[in-house]
Amino acid sequence: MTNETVVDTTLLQRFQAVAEETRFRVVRLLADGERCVCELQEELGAAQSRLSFHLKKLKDAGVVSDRRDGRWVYYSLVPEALDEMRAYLGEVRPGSEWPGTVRQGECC
Amino acid sequence: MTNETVVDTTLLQRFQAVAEETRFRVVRLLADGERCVCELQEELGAAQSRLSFHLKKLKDAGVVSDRRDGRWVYYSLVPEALDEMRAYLGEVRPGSEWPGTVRQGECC
DNA sequence: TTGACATATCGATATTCGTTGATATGTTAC
DNA sequence: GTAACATATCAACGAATATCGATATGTCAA
Repeated sequence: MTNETVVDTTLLQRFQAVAEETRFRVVRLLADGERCVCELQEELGAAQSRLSFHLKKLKDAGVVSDRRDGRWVYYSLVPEALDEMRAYLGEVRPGSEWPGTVRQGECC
Repeated sequence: MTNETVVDTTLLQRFQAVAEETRFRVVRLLADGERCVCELQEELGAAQSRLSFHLKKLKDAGVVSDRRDGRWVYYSLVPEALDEMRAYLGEVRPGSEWPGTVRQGECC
């Protein structure tokens, strides 16, 4: 209908999930392997309900997955999700320079 | 001072810059090569002041750079910034599985 | 089955972020 | 120099998001 480009909302949601400090740090920590919530709590110094809120955002975006083991819930990264994000940032690269196509003069 | 992990605020800022729909689409468009603001305006169907606001965010985060040519300002991606982001998402990967290290029982 | 613990959810509030319209700045053509 | 154009900035408002404290849910051990 409109002139506007279509957006991959799932991918955008993943970027939104990672682009917040607490969640950014969670992702970094999970890069070393899965952690239970209580471990993350300690390592981040974050209140329980706050961390739970952020883990939900990451999970909803498909960036992390969880598994319960008894009382504990362990979170880990979803490699495919991170691959997709890297692919997006990668498409976005060289060959992109248009070295000969710089238009002098007319534009709009 | 605290227990909290230190964060690369520059890198976080880059993720924040990309994690918004308008800016996400700008990055996608610039992947094909530089564009002047008026071209982006058309392609996105975005108001001038709005686009200018978002381009500033991207520029402050180091994700894009601009050059003026007469009346027009051309924006393009900064490959190194995208590389850094991909590196962050890449560190975050296999080997991360800890296949033998799943602790049954004790956690916290 | 009760109490302690780990985690999730919820409502209220606080904070951050994006949008809009108006105006300012800089550039070119007449 | 003045008008027209491209872009940037700003203040006011609204919308989206995060935080906090309280409470609910689920699991284990005694």
